[in-house]
Amino acid sequence: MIKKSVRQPRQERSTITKQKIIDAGYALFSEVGYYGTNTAEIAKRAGVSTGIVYGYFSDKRDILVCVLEIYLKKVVEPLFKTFKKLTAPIAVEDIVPIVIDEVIKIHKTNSKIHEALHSLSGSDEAVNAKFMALEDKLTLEISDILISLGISEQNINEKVHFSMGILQDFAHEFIYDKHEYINYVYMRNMVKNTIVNLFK
Amino acid sequence: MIKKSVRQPRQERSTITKQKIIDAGYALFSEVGYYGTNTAEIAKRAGVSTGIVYGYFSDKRDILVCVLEIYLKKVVEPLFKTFKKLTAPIAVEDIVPIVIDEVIKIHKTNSKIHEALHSLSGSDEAVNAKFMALEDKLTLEISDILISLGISEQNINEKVHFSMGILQDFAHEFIYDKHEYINYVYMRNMVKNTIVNLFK
Amino acid sequence: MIKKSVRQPRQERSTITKQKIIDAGYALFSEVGYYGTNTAEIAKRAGVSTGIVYGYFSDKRDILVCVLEIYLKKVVEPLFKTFKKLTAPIAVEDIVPIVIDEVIKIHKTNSKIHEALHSLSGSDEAVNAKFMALEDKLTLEISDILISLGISEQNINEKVHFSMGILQDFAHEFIYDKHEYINYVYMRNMVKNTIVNLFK
Amino acid sequence: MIKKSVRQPRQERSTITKQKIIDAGYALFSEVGYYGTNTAEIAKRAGVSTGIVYGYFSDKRDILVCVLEIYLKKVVEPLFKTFKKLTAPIAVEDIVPIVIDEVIKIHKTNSKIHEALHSLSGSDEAVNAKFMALEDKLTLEISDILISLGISEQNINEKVHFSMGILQDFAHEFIYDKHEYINYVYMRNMVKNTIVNLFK
DNA sequence: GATGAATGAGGCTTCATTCAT
DNA sequence: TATGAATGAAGCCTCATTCAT
Repeated sequence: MIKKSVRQPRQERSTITKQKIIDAGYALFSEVGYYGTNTAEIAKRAGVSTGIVYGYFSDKRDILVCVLEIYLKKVVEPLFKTFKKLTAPIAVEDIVPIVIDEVIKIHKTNSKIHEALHSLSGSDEAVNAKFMALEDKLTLEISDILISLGISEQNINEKVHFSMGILQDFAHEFIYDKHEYINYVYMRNMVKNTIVNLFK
Repeated sequence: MIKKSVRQPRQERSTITKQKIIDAGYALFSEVGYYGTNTAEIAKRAGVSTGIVYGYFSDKRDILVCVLEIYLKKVVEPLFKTFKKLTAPIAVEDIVPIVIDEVIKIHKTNSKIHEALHSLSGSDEAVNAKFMALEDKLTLEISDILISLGISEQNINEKVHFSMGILQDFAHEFIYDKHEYINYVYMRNMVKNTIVNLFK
Repeated sequence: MIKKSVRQPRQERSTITKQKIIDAGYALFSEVGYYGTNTAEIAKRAGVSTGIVYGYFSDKRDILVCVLEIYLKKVVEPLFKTFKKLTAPIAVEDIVPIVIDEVIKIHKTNSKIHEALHSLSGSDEAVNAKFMALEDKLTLEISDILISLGISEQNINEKVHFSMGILQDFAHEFIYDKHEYINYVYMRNMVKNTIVNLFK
Repeated sequence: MIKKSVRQPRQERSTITKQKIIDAGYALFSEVGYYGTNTAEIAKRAGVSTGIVYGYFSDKRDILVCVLEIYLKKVVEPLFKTFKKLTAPIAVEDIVPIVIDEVIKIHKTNSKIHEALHSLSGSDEAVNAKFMALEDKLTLEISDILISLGISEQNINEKVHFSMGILQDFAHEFIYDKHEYINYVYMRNMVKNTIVNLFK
């Protein structure tokens, strides 16, 4: 049998179509998850035929991987931008609130797709690897930036990693405002102080 | 339309059969996730026929819900037991390490099923509600216990909730030992100190 | 993912259903060939649902293989029966006409399925192997029988194999009566004499 | 409905393009059969776009028919050339070996495409008709040649036809050398003697 | 003429669920 | 209760063919 090759966009139209499919996948995976989405629906939402989807992607999972990559960029880039704007000397007290806001903002825009994609980590090795790589990249590069800004490099990886976990948890909870018995303003302060203390 | 009613096990044998199905579901959902498991396989693993599964459960999702309940019990009970053993006056420095170990232990036994079930929170409202209820129960009851043990009740919910998030994150990372650049012993200490400081 | 296992018929009904599917496949492959048949059509012709087809066969090709095996039996058995009836001493002149008739009879009943199956030899290794095995079996076993009946064993394999080729060709042509310029009665005689001469 | 007319190549370039497509079809049908080949792959192999294929051919089957015609020429022409070289008086003993070699040579170059095309005879009437016509042409014209060379015309068609069958079978077996228990040198001699005897 | 993107019907297969026994 | 055969809707993907450029 003949192996099929995925189209490498040559025409302008190609690029647009591929993007439309990715966008549709992004939207649908966000809304109803990977298993709640079928390829016909993706095509329909993208305004294309079912067949052409397989002109650009080898299979449904391939769409997922593309969506994942888009998502990862949406997370990584604004965060790094925030850090790269900083100049020495820095005051941790001032930076942490900025980062908290940034993380919340990122979560606000992407929480649904994050859940949809992250939930596949357990069953899809490639997805898992990409999430791992994201964590690694964030931890190590932010650590580097902080060191270059004069923060002590003592166990910096652990501190950054730990902080990231806290921030993510908080952002998630904050935007869903899940528990009525939680005062999120107070909690935000708790998060801030905890992180600030780590880097003192 | 006549609604089919799901069997209420009255006999001993019935209860055993139902339990076997739940166990099989538990095992398979852990191993390959909800979408990677089909009902025929559950029946086979349970050593029963496919048909009888629908004698005990209204549908596949119903098995999921039962598995979820089992899981929740497995998480809640040992944790409460740990806390209920405590007697006033307590020294936070002594208790936190115990709780850390307990949470790690729970995670070790249940991490796969946790992932499998939790990943459905985004797409299944009932699952999501149960996870929420778990968090609520844990937060509020542990807060009560701590208050009864003499811990200041000032923002206790936030403190407990925040601590739980940290503990979960850490336990997850710890058992997977995911990142080579992380010194988990150091991190464990960081977790401990952070939590201890909250309650001082 | 869980691997699917093909049903091993346990109930009476099972065996019947499986047979119905094989029969339907046999009929359809005969009529419109393997590629002209789809699984839905097989199921319909068998009077069963599409799904159950995959309860008995791993895929469409698996049906083909079963049909092939049935076909091979239909060819081999009557031919061997014919030879096994013979008792020494034999007169080649008397036997060849009998065999010619037998081969024609077999062809008459099976020519369409033979074409359908044989045409896949070129693209399906398993099918090819089975046809090869058929040829081998026929050649070697018939040779043995003939030797036991007193025929000289000098180059018996080549003689039998060559004769079989001639017989097949002739039977095929004879039943289709393809060419008006051919006198098939005369040709039949030519075939007979040719074979008789080989074994003299 | 307006019927689309297939391009009639008038320009040199057109002819070349059409030929490239036929060649690609020829190659692919040989390698993976008609059903294992798709038009996109034919176009790719031919170095043209998928669309233009339908400028030269009405559909995929049309390519097949063209390939078939090429094939038939490749078979017929060298065989006739061989016969046309002969001059009276001829000695059958001398000619048969030459023809055997010629048929083997033709088979060697074309066996794969032969299988691929011939396997469609059963399901495609036009293909079947062309193969029939080939047989007719070969039988009748070779018969004529032989008569003109002084061979007795008694049942000449049957003799030629029968011989052709034998030759084809043998050539096929010979080039694949399929059965280890067959001495192909001996068999070749058997084929030769059988045919020679027919014409004596 | 030529390109290659796009179409969409149709094929194969899975699986939650029901039914006859 | 229990069995496991049966159902059929629905999902993924292919590919001959058409169309916009």
